Amino acid sequence: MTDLTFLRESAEIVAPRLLGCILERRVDGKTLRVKIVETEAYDQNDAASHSYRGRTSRTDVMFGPSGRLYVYFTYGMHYCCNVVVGPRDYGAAVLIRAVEPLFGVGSIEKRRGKTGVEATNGPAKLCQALAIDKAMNGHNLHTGTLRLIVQGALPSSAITQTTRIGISQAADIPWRFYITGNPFVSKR
DNA sequence: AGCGGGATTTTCT
DNA sequence: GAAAATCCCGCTT
Repeated sequence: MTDLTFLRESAEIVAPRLLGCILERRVDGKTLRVKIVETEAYDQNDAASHSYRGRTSRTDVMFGPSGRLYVYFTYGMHYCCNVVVGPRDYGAAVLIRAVEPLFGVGSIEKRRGKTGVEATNGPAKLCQALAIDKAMNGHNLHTGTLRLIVQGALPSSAITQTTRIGISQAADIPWRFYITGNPFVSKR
């Protein structure tokens, strides 16, 4: 069991810290492994966050213990996934916006029907690539078919920090982080 | 390469 | 009833 206690820190601290970490997924008898290359922080005091309007059936997982997966459905057809962070009863999470496939690339591209960066360079794309849907909401990332494997923190010189994508509220807060120059980042 | 529109349904006002 | 932490396709430069 890997040590995920750092996930109790605030979202804006954890978001850059998750860059370079590994997600390992077991599905259809195969093991997939990807590297996180782009993240965004969401906090309950942040108007762009689903948790801003309080604890609801949808946001319940965000207010639970850190180290769980928060999966939401949007635009009538897409799933996006977050790592729940912060203390229990505090609604915060880090959106995984893009990943770089390391192992099981063929399986990932087949599930997506796309190849290369198009397979995983977006939050809904990577969920489809890793077969993540509502059934995975609340999943404990320490164990089971989807695990978070911590890697050493990247130097800040390797990370670009900028504003988040696709939001209208609090659009000026620079809580998007990505690995500078990585081709799987969703937008430059 | 960049823009515009359509898809499609959950969630909250 | 409107908006939504998006993606894909087709059309224009």
